[in-house]
Amino acid sequence: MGRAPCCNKNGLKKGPWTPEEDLILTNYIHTNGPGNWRNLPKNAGLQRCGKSCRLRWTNYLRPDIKRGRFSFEEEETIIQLHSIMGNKWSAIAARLPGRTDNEIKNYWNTHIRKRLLRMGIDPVTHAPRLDLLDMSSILRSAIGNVTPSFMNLQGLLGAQALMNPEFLKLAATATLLSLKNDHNPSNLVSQVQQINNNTGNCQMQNQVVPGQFQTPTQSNNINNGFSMSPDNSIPSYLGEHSYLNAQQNQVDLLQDPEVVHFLNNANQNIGYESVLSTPLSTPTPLNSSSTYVNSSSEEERDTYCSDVFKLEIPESLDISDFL
DNA sequence: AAGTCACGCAACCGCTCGCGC
DNA sequence: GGCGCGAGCGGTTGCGTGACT
Repeated sequence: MGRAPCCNKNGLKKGPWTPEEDLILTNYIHTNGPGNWRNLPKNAGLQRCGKSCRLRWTNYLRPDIKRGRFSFEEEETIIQLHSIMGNKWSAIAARLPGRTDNEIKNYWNTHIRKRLLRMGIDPVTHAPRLDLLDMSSILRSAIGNVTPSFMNLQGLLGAQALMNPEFLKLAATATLLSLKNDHNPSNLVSQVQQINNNTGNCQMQNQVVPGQFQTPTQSNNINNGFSMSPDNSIPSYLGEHSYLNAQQNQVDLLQDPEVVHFLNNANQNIGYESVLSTPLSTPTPLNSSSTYVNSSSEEERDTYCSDVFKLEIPESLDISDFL
């Protein structure tokens, strides 16, 4: 037996709500309170489905809804929470007072997602989209900062690795490690080796990260702008150079039991540490949020985000040097 | 000025979850 | 434990509007 429809569709109005309908619904809920959505339209005298009434109320008519442009703080919170929770819009909305899941979902799809893509970041995994990066530039960036010991890349990884798509990921990881390690080549080589060993066939992405989530004070994570996920594969483009004062957000997030639950139960390869690794000792972002937030054009956000995630990749490396 | 296109957002649809019986 | 129902959630659609030609 099929599931009964939520309402009898016959004769019920669909489409945009009129001001009159809004008024009827608002007045009814003010008098009787929300709930019992199935019977609400009949009791209120609306030719609408109860589901439609609930959506209209929760997404538009609720008095505590904050309308208007998302602030940078809100936007960063969305990105951070999305990196932890994924498309759990209602859970994200619960941490953004006055914003609805629908609004956040729309904003993500129409603004944030596109911006991340323009920045070369996969909006699903929050990792760099390596298919968009120039291979030679990646290698150049990784190697250009280190001593010749790292030049023996072929010996380190095997020539075939350079033809392996997974190696692209590894190369980018090396790039980011080089930044992270403050150009310390020995650290870089050992970490790349360790990654290679740990991941076996270089399956750096999509691996389950074992272990329990640690708070920043436990993890002693120190980074140089790009923070890394536990498998060192994912940078935080919202790290130290965050265009917001992210510290407060992160502290709040860490105190949120549901967020910690997500982190502790994370079985997806998302850079959850990236959310947490902004050094708490650096409360002042490079750009003052107090001045930047007020200039809230989309282009300015793009520009700043691009700077945050700039890899400074030279153009001129010839990959044949390594083959 | 008219037509076309792209974008943003409100609303819908279908599925899942949780609760009561 | 199984079933029915209400409510909630996430994905998708379609319309309105502004930008562009």
